[in-house]
Amino acid sequence: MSTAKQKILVVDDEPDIVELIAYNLKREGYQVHTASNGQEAVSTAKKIMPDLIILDVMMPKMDGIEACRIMRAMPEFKSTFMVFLTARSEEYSEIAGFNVGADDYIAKPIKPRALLSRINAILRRNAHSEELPNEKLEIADLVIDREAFLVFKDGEKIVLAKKEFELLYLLASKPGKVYTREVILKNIWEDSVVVTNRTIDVHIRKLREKIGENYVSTVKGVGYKFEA
Amino acid sequence: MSTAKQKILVVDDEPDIVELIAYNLKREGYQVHTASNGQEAVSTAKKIMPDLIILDVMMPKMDGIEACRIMRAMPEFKSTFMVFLTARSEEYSEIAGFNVGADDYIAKPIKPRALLSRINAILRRNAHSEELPNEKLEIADLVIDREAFLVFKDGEKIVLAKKEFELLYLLASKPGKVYTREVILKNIWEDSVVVTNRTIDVHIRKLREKIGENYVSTVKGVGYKFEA
DNA sequence: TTTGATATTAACAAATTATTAAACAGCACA
DNA sequence: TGTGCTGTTTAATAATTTGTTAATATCAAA
Repeated sequence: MSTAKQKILVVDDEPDIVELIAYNLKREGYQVHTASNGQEAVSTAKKIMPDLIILDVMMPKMDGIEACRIMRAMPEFKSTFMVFLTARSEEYSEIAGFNVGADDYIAKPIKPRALLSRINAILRRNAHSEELPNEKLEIADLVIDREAFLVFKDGEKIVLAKKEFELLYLLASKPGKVYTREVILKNIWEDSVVVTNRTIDVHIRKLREKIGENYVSTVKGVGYKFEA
Repeated sequence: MSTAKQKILVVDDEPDIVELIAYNLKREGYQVHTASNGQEAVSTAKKIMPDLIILDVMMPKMDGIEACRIMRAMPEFKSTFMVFLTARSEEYSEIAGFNVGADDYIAKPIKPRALLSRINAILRRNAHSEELPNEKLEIADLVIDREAFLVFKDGEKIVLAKKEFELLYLLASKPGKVYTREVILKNIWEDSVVVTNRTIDVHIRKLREKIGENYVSTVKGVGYKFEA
């Protein structure tokens, strides 16, 4: 197992609960981050890339279910664990019905012992895969290594800027699929940031400049796609 | 996210509210249609078959509840989502008491963020096909891949322009069914855009030019249909 | 044959993306 | 605290594709 502390993002609008959970998780040796609503959760998660996210269901601005859905739709959170915090009154089945890709549910009121054993179990399950060779995306003659933030084109290293990388990673995560500008914006930019549509073009151009012209193709009026 | 725009019909007699909602939904990537009373709502809905209908409760001619009842009674709207717009003064429970088959309620005054998160949640619940292995339409010797925005004719790739593709996709989504010009316009063009009838002919022609003459047939005086 | 359609074509208009250069922001480092 | 990077965004313009119109030809049914 890697010695790096595993990161957990705790999201709840009640500071007391956040603190309670954070305290216990830290004592257990995890690196804990917090957010107080769904929006914040999404933007923080993008930054720190936690191994696990604990989401309260009911929150202002954006509830946990919505936040979960949004993140699940982003390729980089494909394998991030997400756990819901539910008040007793909210039936599990009801939540589960949203079918949003949660990995577990934890009932309030929080019982620290139970919480820890649950979290430990989930992350241990995961710990094995940490040992596995670094998840790389190999496609056409490119190797896209998210962990190292590098791209190799038949063995030759290509250094991309962050946005360029994210763009490539997104498109390449489902080759052939056309990504609209809207979707691209939602995935790569913070919700709050508003940028011109032209901004995407420019990044596409720089990306093409670096990796070559034969990977990203334009579908006029629709968007861009990865296509070898 | 599936690239097929989901269709939403917004029904309210106050143009300002319709505009506010339509603006926000469009920005979010939905295809928006409007109507200003229940009667109009029912007839428009039949034409465009929206994925979701937002109905104001209080309207002239036919109120939202009545419209909802009527549509729910029609088999083709069995699984269409319907959401009511209610003024604060109207108690939810009161509305709910009508038990008419609504999926949600949204309170006025409209708060764009809340509205969007609600609508997104409802529609995404439905569209978990996103994760599924790319939904293709296979018909006759054509494969119509909406995600890649491509058509294959016995293995050979055919690139269509956006409108051509939409046209083919619409017709092929229900082979044999005749689509009137009116319905085609409502489905493929924005509500606001008005184009000549001849415009459709031209697109049909270009489509036939690219995929061949044996797929789209004309029903004179009525419209077009897909027929192998 | 007349009439009310649709088909066809080419010219034109509109919309979208590409390209370039320059402004701007953040950061590491002297 | 400035200075020079790197990376990001904007803005302006060019290039290209796509969409629309209009005019004419053709067709099919009454």
